[in-house]
Amino acid sequence: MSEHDEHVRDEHGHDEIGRDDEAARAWRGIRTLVLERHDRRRQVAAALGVSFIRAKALRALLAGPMTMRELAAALATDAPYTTLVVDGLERRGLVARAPHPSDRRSKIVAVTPEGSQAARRAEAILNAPPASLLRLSRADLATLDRIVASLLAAEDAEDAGGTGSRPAMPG
Amino acid sequence: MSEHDEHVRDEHGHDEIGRDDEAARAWRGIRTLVLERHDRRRQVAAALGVSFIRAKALRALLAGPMTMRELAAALATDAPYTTLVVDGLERRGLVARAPHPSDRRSKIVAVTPEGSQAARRAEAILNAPPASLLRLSRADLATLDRIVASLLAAEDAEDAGGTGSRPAMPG
DNA sequence: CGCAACAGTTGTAGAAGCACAACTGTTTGG
DNA sequence: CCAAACAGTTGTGCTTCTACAACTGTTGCG
Repeated sequence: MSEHDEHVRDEHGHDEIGRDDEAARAWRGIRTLVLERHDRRRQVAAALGVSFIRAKALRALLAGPMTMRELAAALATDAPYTTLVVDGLERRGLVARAPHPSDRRSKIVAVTPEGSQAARRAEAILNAPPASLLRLSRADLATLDRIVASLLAAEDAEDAGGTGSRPAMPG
Repeated sequence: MSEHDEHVRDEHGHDEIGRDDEAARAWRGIRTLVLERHDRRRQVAAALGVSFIRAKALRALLAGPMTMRELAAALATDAPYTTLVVDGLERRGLVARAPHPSDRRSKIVAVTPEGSQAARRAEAILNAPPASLLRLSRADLATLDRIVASLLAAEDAEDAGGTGSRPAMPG
């Protein structure tokens, strides 16, 4: 927001030249990498033969069966649309609905063996690191890994007192 | 793809334990940060009052006026849809179409002052680094900045012999 | 000139995503 | 027991995104 924070805006006496610039540039670069250079949503949808949100649902279910409501939360959508999503997956034999053992209102959605395979294929496509990342020096790769992990950890700690539920899956 | 590359798969005698794992974890983390933790597409669309692709068009035009065809390429869409996108932006007074000085087939699309402001607002939202990034140590931030820049540079070098045109704007 | 290629527009169509109301069946708590 | 709350479904409607065909006007080239 500030216009000219080029120099020594600092309460601890350290030199803070360009700190915000560095952060902004790094963040912009990271966004470019993910959104511009390696956006694989179409690839995933094409590979699985389902819409991207269905692939996302499939991946969410890879961690284990869940109720429709939980799935809706995982997909950040509402219950009616979740029904449609699961309908499509069920029609293709990738998931199956089963009655909840102790609550007959609920249904448990679980991946079928084919669904599991499809989900893993999606994961493989999405999580395959770009070639540029694999070509990084050992030291840089380790450092990057450490820093990214620390960022995620810091954000997990941020919402202290929260419910503690934080999905670890990128969409 | 390989199942058990946990140990010493290496042609130079160095220890390569978990190198691929590290890369995969780092990449997954990066994707989580961008797509899961800090997906601001809705914010941008809401802030500007236009659909996200129109915000993207606006930002593309911030670099300078261009023809419809060039804009279509920048948005990775086709000409007819680009017409619709620009129609919407023009109706809101955010861009203006002008005749091409030397080719009467073409039209030059340029942001209006309001459009420029809106585009900058979008950039501000999208490029604002997450708090966790700003809280990184000075050394880590500098390192991250350097590594990210090197990744982008490596990818630019990857397509050697290409046209040299590589958009630097994340969508 | 005359024709192919081009830029942009219009029209059409469909998939995808998303939200809201209304409904059924089930559970829970007073 | 009974009303409220809940899980899931159905139906409806809208926006967005995308693709393709067809058309107008313009340009470039042989």
